[in-house]
Amino acid sequence: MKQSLHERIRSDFEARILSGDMAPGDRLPIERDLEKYYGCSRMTVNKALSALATAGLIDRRKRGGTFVARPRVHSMVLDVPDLTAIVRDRGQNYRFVVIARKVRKANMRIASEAELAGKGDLLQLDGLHLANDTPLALEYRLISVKAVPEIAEAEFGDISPGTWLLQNIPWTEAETRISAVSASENEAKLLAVVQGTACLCVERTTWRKSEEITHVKQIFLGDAYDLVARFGPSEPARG
Amino acid sequence: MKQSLHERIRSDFEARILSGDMAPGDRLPIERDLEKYYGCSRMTVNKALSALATAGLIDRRKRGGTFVARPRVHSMVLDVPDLTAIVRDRGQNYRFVVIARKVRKANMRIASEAELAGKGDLLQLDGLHLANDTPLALEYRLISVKAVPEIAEAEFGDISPGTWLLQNIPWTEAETRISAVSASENEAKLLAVVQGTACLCVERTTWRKSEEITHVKQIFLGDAYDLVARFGPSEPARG
DNA sequence: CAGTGGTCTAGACCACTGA
DNA sequence: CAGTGGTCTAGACCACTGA
Repeated sequence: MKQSLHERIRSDFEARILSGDMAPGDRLPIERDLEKYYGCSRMTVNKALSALATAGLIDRRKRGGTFVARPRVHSMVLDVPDLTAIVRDRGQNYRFVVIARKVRKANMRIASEAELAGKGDLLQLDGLHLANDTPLALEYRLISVKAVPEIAEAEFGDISPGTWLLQNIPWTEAETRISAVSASENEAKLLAVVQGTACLCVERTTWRKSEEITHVKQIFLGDAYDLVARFGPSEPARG
Repeated sequence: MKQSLHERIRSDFEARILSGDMAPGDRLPIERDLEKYYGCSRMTVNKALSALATAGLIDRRKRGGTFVARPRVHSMVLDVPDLTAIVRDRGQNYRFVVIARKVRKANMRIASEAELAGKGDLLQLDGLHLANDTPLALEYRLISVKAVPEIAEAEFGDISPGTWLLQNIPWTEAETRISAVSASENEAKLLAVVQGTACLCVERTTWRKSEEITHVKQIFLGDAYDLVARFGPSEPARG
């Protein structure tokens, strides 16, 4: 596979920066010099350096020039589990058992419920994720009926509500909070473990253009599931 | 602030895709039509659409055309804690106490150690992160001396080894694994909690160009620390 | 005020791939 | 083989900002 010229220029500098040959703060040549060096037009140089700037490897300032960036804030890409897909990838049978399903008004004294549904209805949908009929995670979900009217007719069992939403509702923003909790008496019973077992708690709120769609709290068995995140600074966060 | 034309084209389609006006699989006009529509050159259209493709919102195929992408794999950006910075942002005093620091050979029977250091030396650096002298997290770290010879002279206390590495060593890839564990007897003692308390376990391996730099395992108090990830599909994963 | 990057043009040829 | 995106050119003017 032939490499294009802007890719070559990009990878030249990427290699020098990552190897430490060029250190943070070091100045890169100006575009007009690089265009002579590579024997190409300035647009080609610009495309290469713009990509490096987007990737966070360099900082560019008008009049000031181009510099190797300070090591990045460490953000990384987290592959959030699509439980249905993951369980099936393992070759196991996935099943979702609904524990509670009811449409009700938001409890206005609970800030998160009030924010999600306002004066409209919300669908409460609690359930258990099973892999080969063994409990994997417990889920408490609230969905804004106004934002997702189609949810009323949806059936779960083969797929989880999360997977259903993913496949049907475009979303623009999400916030995930991860912590560790001890299983309560009731949670322990549902998950078939002893009370107090360390579990991973994942809470996520999802928006579509500032309208809140859903809020979910999932309790995973600590040893049954690991969240894995991978990161390489040169690749944007896409799958 | 004036918006450039390629930004406008980009945000036009971004809005239509995110609002659901254009659904996954829908075809976008070809570049030569868009250039007429916007009254600009093809390069400008191309810059806008290339950015959308990099962001994962559209798929482009030669001869085939440009299409709205299927909803993304849900990956999100995780802000990995730089403990030193986070504790200070809270207005608390950060301190790192070294529990063990020794240079030794890798135990070749432990795969992760063998991979990290091979036949070279590794620095074992265990310690406790304190906020206002209260334990926050316990850390077990191994560093390849060959990859980071400067580590030998580094002093910790005001900053954590993780922060030191971040500020001094460029890295290209990292893998993070998050799970829930119960504090062991020794861990509980160091963290000043009762044995069995649910803790968040973060394990991370960091590479620079396929050379492994460091492996760390951190045990956080479950209620003392939450990992938060945010995601908006239009912004690449940079901070 | 001058050096630098940001953007844009109006073309061109090529590479891929699906009809 | 023809339609589409990928890349590239050789310019141009502008916006910002630091010397």
